[in-house]
Amino acid sequence: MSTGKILDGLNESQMEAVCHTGSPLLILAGAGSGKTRVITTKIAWLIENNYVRPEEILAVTFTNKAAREMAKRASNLNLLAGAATIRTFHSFGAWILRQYGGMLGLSENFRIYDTDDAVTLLKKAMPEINRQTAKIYVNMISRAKDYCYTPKMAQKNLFLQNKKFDEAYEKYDARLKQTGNVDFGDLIMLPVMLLEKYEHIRHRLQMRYKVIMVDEYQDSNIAQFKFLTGLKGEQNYLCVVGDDDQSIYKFRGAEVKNILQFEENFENTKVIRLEKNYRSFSGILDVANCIIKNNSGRLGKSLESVRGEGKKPKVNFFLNNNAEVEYCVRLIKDAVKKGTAFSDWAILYRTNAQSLAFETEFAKSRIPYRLVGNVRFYEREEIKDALAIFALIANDRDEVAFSRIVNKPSRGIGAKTQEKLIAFVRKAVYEKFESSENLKENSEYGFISVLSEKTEVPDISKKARKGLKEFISMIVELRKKLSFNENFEVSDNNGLLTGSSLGKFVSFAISVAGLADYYKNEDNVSGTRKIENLQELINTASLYESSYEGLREFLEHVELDRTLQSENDNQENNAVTLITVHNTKGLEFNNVVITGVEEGVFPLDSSEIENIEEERRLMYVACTRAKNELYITACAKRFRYGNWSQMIKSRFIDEIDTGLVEIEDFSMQGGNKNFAFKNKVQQKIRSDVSGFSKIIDHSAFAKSQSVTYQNWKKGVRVFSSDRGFGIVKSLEINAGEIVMRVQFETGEQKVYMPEFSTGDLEILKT
DNA sequence: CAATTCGGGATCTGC
DNA sequence: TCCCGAATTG
Repeated sequence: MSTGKILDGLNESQMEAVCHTGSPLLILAGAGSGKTRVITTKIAWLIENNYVRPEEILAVTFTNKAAREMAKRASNLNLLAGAATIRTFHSFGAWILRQYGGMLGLSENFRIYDTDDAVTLLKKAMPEINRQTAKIYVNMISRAKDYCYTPKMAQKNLFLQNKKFDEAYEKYDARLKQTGNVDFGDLIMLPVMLLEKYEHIRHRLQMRYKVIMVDEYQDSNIAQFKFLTGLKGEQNYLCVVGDDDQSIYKFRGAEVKNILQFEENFENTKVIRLEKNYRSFSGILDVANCIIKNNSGRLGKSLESVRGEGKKPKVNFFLNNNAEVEYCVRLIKDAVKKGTAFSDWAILYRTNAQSLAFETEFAKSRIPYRLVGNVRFYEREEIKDALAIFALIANDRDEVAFSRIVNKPSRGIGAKTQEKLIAFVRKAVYEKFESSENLKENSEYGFISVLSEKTEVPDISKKARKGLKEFISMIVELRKKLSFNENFEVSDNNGLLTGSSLGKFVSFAISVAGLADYYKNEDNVSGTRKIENLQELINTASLYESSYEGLREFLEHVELDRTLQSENDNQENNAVTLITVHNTKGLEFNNVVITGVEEGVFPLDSSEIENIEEERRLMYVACTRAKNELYITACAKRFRYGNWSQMIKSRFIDEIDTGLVEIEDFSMQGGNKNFAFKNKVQQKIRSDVSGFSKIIDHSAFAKSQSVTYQNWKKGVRVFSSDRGFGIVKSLEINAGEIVMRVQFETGEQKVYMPEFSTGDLEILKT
């Protein structure tokens, strides 16, 4: 393969970006400007020109999908690219911790706790708080880790007013350490600490990765920035690619300032802009630009389509969300009749909850669909139960896994007994942990080993003792079987659960642990389909080698990449894509329908200017996914929370210049007139608050306080000509502004800023 | 300790 | 509406 060939067809700035070396490089790449092509070509080009060896290249992305895609495309350009490290930030962090984590007391088989596990752990560390509070704290903890704040530092920085939080963070982290596991935040923060603390680790990694490339840089957080500065030595070449208009992960700590200030952070930065859009017809880009220009603080760029005008995007209004779904069915069926493929179509929505209506209706209408990033799968009870068995097999100190599975199915070990056992084991581990020189040695020392060795187990009932004994020997047995890689014949699961390789072991374990029978029964009684889901898990496990190493890989896969593997295998299938807008990052489709473009859905949260701007960027991302046709839909009524809510079209629709889109209003039927223009209140609020930009106020992290403002306070009854009767649910100071939430009889909840406007709200006499 | 009932809150977005 | 946690009962 000649150099000329891989560079063929690149435009001038793309070429410049590919062939640049030396000083740090910032590529500002607009949507659809061929950024993945630039990165992959750059990888191939660097290899071909012997700038570095393939294994000296590190490319980090934000999603597994992007990493897979990048690896595939780079290898297509140059086979040697297969030796480059192309991973997500988190999986790269995990890789480092697998090697050096022992120095921080991690088990070498550490597991990555998800939010749910973290909440469970925090609740155990602080029994006095309820689950909801624990969730809030866990969220704050992960935010703190996004900034690399340890418990001690957090007290001095972000969260200083909240003593209870400081306590929570400290207790949580201590307890997490004792399990030998990590959470998502640790995957970045702990490597940063290793790099800062240990010269030899830093040196080794800097020598290894001569070239560091980062995709979607606009969504990096402070911890990731520190990670990069730790990896980048004097001699390393750093190249980041991003688009400030596509920053959509503020809620998990992304800092746009990373990209805005890149030039200041890295001396002699070269900036290259990619402003030619190869993806979309200009009619689509015009709509996107119209919306995004309402944001402030942009680096600014002019995206130019090379594809001509194309068909005018369409905006459709419907009576309700059923009509919206039906419209999509019709639209796609008609198009397919005319010769487009199902796979040309993507249905986008703001929240996962919206997918269900499409799933059912598509199934009914025989439209094949593919649900992308259905995170929920790995959050299902039966899946988490099964995984807990394997987590405990891999890491004996996994407290969360132990308590999850020890009494399921019931072994007579209830909450009280569990508490005693956990306290007992933790004490034993802690004592050994303290007295031992070698931390690593202790990673195998936990629940199963302590409870099988020690005889002075606390006073628990006979029944519990018996159940515990069975449980322990079951885990011990499973471990033995796995290490000898026995041929597992599942005796009594009626042949329902089958797999190969590690899948065999997984199905065996699920049966032996009693989960198969337990859930088979539940399926029969309640008509759930949990056995099916377990089978799906086994299918995924079947792709891994039947060994400890295979098990570890399997667990890491499900922890870091929550898309089902079997789903990926079907990617070539001719099916409509159902996907959240967040998940479309980096993807493109021929035809896109953005659904639910209504206030309260998209934008979902309009209580702060900052949130609106983030939502607007999200809308921009959504629009720019479309290559050929773009549809935007909104409904006058939407069924949610078990109620019909009255909706108002999104402000983003109003921001589109008339003339750029074709509007059809199907919401007029049934006397529901002018839904499209029914947003007086909204417009008023908007015009009143526009122009107020907000200073970032970190105290907003702390729980906002209840307040009153003039006659407005919690519990006041109101009437609005638009939405009828309502009640003020709360009044609080949110980042310096008074925010009032009103619940209307329509089921809709609205946010007002009473300092500026309360629309036509009337206060009713009691 | 397990099974049942009851009431209130929930769903953002995701590594 | 549905699901979960708390409370109540056996």
